[in-house]
Amino acid sequence: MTSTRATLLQVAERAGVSLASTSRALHGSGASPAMVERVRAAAAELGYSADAIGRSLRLKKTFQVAFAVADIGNPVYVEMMRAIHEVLAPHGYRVVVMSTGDTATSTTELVRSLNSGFVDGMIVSPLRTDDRLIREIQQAPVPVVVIGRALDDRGISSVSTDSAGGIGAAVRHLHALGRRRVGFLNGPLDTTPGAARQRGFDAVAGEIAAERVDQEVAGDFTVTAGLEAARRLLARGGLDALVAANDLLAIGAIRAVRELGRSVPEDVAVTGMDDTELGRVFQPSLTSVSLGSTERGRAAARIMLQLADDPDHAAQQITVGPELMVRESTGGAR
Amino acid sequence: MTSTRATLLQVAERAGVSLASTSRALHGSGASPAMVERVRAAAAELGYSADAIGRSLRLKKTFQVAFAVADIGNPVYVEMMRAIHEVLAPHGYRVVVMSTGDTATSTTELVRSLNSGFVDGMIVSPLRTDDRLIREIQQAPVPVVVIGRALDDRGISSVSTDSAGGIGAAVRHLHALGRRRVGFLNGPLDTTPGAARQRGFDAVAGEIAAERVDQEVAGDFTVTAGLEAARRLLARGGLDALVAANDLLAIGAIRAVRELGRSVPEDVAVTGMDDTELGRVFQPSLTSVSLGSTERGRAAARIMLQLADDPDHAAQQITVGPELMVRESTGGAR
DNA sequence: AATCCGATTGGAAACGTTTCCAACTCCGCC
DNA sequence: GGCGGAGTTGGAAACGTTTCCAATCGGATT
Repeated sequence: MTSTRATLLQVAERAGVSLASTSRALHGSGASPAMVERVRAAAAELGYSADAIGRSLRLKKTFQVAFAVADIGNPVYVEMMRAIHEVLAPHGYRVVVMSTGDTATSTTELVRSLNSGFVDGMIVSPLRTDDRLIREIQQAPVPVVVIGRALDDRGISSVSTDSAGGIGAAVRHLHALGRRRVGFLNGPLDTTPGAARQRGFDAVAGEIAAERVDQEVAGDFTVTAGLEAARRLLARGGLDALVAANDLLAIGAIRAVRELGRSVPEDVAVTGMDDTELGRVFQPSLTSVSLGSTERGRAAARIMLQLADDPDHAAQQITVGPELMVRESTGGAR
Repeated sequence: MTSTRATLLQVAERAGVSLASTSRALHGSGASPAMVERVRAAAAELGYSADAIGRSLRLKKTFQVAFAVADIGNPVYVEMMRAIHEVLAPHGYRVVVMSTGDTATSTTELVRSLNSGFVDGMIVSPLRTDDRLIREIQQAPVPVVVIGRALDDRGISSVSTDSAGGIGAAVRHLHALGRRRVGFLNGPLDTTPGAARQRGFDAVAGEIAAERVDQEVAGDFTVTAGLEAARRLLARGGLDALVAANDLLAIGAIRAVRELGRSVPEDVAVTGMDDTELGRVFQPSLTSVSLGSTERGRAAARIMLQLADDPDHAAQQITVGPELMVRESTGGAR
């Protein structure tokens, strides 16, 4: 705790050679085998390891990437973070976690902080977006990859998914099972995911032959909010299927169904979205639309690696298709 | 993306004053109001913001803290990370997430990497510990706070919990409910948590009046491993209570009970440990021993703040008491 | 035997910041 | 009117690294 770390200069002195040669021997190229041996020995004796800050200053590279989301505790983001870490760590990059807050303004603030140059890039999943945020991302001094909305037209790299289409897939699945009275349980409409899922539901609602369509908006994307909103929805009666905008809302919905003494999936089939571990182990296991969190995280990290290598590399947009995972909550696979 | 960031020297030139004065005007003290005004204006015009690397090099401070665990996806660690982030961020510290791997050796490696000075400290929760790791922690060039095992005697700061006592509390709770045939479902015994929980169970098993005591060890701390181990345990018959070493194992156990056509909690009461969100929303909601993940994360972060301020501050050990959260899976609060 | 070329080495600058120290100005006081 | 001191300012060094450039040293070729 107290001993001061050895510096490259000390290694050089110990080895009796110049600073330049020492650096070359340890990291660079163009040093003779004898020199390498000699310097290595000196470095080992002193327990030397290169200072990350000094190196960063000289190289203009931090070997750090920020991952910024509204809530680090959200299972979806956790999955992404794990995937991002798995891709970046082998390449020598560290991952810095940050919180965007839940407004577009606070997210903009965070993107602006990139100006202080503490990372080589940022992967961000904004909960809410506005023009100022878009502009800030475009002007950022380091590459930014957005997970969420596709921003093709603006020269911004993004990894998006078709959550609207995912809702469509869920509704069609229920329809195929013979469910004709379907309720939609969404989260806040002014969020990027909430808006997209609403579009998806509105589109598919017109396209299927349903006897009844209803919907309710939860205060946020949590189990508790889902429970409350589902109670309101079910109180209006007559539904045999519930489509929830994410797994947490779906679990709240299942609870609400059971409160009424009815069962899932027999009386009411329920679908979630995000395909979380939570939904997989829940009983009944949750039919859920996977938006490929892990895959999206990996894709974002790979784009980041390219951009970090070559900052002038063209922006890329990747779309990960949604995939319906059928499980017990709609009477599917046991 | 392309414009190069303004440097302090450029601000100085623009303002027509020296570098020293510019620095003082922006961050330090001892500058006249007129000077501050002038420099501020120039900085604003250039959109200047201080370079984190240059500043770090000079100040010998990175304003970063590492959080290292075996699996960032584990809900317990996620909770800790969130708590740590919440405490540190307001103080201007960034959180770098790292993976210890699951051996003592790989953890030692990670602690050793602190020598490159990329963080001001590390909060680590080792899955497995050995003497070399302990020594490495003691010799680390920056403060290290261990979450997990208490290491009072060695001058290492730690935040621990009495998970052994927590298992005891769970067993006594079941005993008080009249359950006399109790099975213990543990994770790998060579891990720090596995070993502690085993000690706890062995201690309490002798102390209660039980008709039958049995146990099984799962391959790891997951739902799947829990399911398999619980099947083996239940196959030997005759149990009316299962104590699991964490919530994931407990959920696997509930599944195993139901496979046999028996119900929780009527036929078999089940307890978990860690008090995760997962257990709270599961049905039946899980009686679980809270080890205060959030509280431990917060405590570790607070210790880190003190140590970062004053590296010679004495090591601290904090213990967070376990707390039994009674819910449906033992027939408790509905 | 003189020259050239490649391989290796060392000196020095540069990255962007903070802060020590000396110098300067201006004021009040003796 | 000179002197001391408080209040500001600028010059320069320092943090630890990498790399450009010039210099040196062999050995091989003419």
